[in-house]
Amino acid sequence: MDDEPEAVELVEFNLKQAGYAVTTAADGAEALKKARSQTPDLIVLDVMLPEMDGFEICKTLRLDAATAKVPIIMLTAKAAEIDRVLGLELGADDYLTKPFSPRELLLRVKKILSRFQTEEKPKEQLRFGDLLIDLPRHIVTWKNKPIEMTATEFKLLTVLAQRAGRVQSRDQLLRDVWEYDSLIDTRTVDTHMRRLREKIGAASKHLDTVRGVGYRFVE
Amino acid sequence: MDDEPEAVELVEFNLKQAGYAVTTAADGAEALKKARSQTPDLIVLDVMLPEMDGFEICKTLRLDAATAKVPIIMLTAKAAEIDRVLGLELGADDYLTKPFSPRELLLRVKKILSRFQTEEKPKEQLRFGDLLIDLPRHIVTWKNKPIEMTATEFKLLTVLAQRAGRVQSRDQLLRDVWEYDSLIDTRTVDTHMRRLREKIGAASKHLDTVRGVGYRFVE
DNA sequence: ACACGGTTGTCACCGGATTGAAATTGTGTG
DNA sequence: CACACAATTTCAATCCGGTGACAACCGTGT
Repeated sequence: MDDEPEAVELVEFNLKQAGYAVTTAADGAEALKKARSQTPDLIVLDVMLPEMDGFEICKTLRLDAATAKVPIIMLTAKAAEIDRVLGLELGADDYLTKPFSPRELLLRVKKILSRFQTEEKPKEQLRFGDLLIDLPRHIVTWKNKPIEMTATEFKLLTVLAQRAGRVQSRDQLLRDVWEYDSLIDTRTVDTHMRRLREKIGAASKHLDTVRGVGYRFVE
Repeated sequence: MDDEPEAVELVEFNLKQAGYAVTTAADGAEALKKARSQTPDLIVLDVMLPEMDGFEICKTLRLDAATAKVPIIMLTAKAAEIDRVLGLELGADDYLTKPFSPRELLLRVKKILSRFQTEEKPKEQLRFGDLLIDLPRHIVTWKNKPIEMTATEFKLLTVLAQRAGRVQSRDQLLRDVWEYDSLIDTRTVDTHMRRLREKIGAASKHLDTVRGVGYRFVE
């Protein structure tokens, strides 16, 4: 998606050479249409485009649920635009200032894709010593023996374990375990922590209380 | 981190000359250990190393959360290795083929660092010599040994450390540590400083009193 | 529809940790 | 030396998390 045909071809050739499937678009409208229908793994977007400029397209892509999470690399002519490009308003994932080498673009593409492949994919199993949390099966075992627990307790344990090491405030837990609303008393978290600790027995050594702050899962 | 002592020295000398703080390692194991404990801004890594080769080290660095995001420049003898070096499997950020000029290395270092510095994010860890403050984990360590402290003391230390070098008046501290109101006596800050100093022991050399003004964290 | 067992959110209470401030002692500075 | 300010000590008030009890709620099977 670029305004200079040769540049587009160059980029396309190099990415295909590297084994990626590439689709191109001649203008903003076409780009938006294709992005929405194909939901690509990554979008390379030039700021300078006929009709609709790259900033507009980026914003539009971010607003549409179908494309909101697709990483975007922006091609810009001016270094001064970098802040805006990476900022909250546009939220591109990376940028390149023109002129750039095809190798450089490839590097960025690889980096972004690997980041999203590793980070976006939530692990199916979490293991900490003898404690195993199986997300899809919704099962927790300690020394290979299953531990019965309620849905809320499972979610609480999971959220804590997924952020292992990081302290989670009661408010954060309410938001992430109970979802949004949080018209729930923050002390309720304590009660659930107690029940959770009771049930997982020895494994509760993983559940730290950080006084005045919140709770933390330690490995 | 290189296998030929003179080459290491040459690289070290040139980078230091350019104003960078440099740590070297004689072999892979040492490199991994230092990288993990110091989390440098950049790693220059030779492919040819005794014991563990540079590829292995690179992979290991990428797998450890503490070092996964540190940019790596690989030094390689063969141009044919470039693809592998920059590919997904290893994910180095740049490379140099030997022999290379010090000026060339400096150029790469500058380029990589400037690229990563623009992606400025609020620091999660503050390190001052042997003192490490880990914000998300809510943990303070001195020479890798954890220091117990209360939530208020942690906040006080954090605020001072984040404004390292600048004097903070008692009123400022009351505002930033205790939040808004501050119907609290300014003398109370003294008490908390005393408790903080007591707990962090030798690290209290970082906490200066500026008579008639306030307190200051010195590096 | 109804009763049942399990789950969930609140609450009140307790003991210990934390905290703020007053009183006292120490220290640097003009 | 006297003064102002900081360090230290001490202590009571408060805060905070763990706990047990309980009522509301929910899904299920009858």
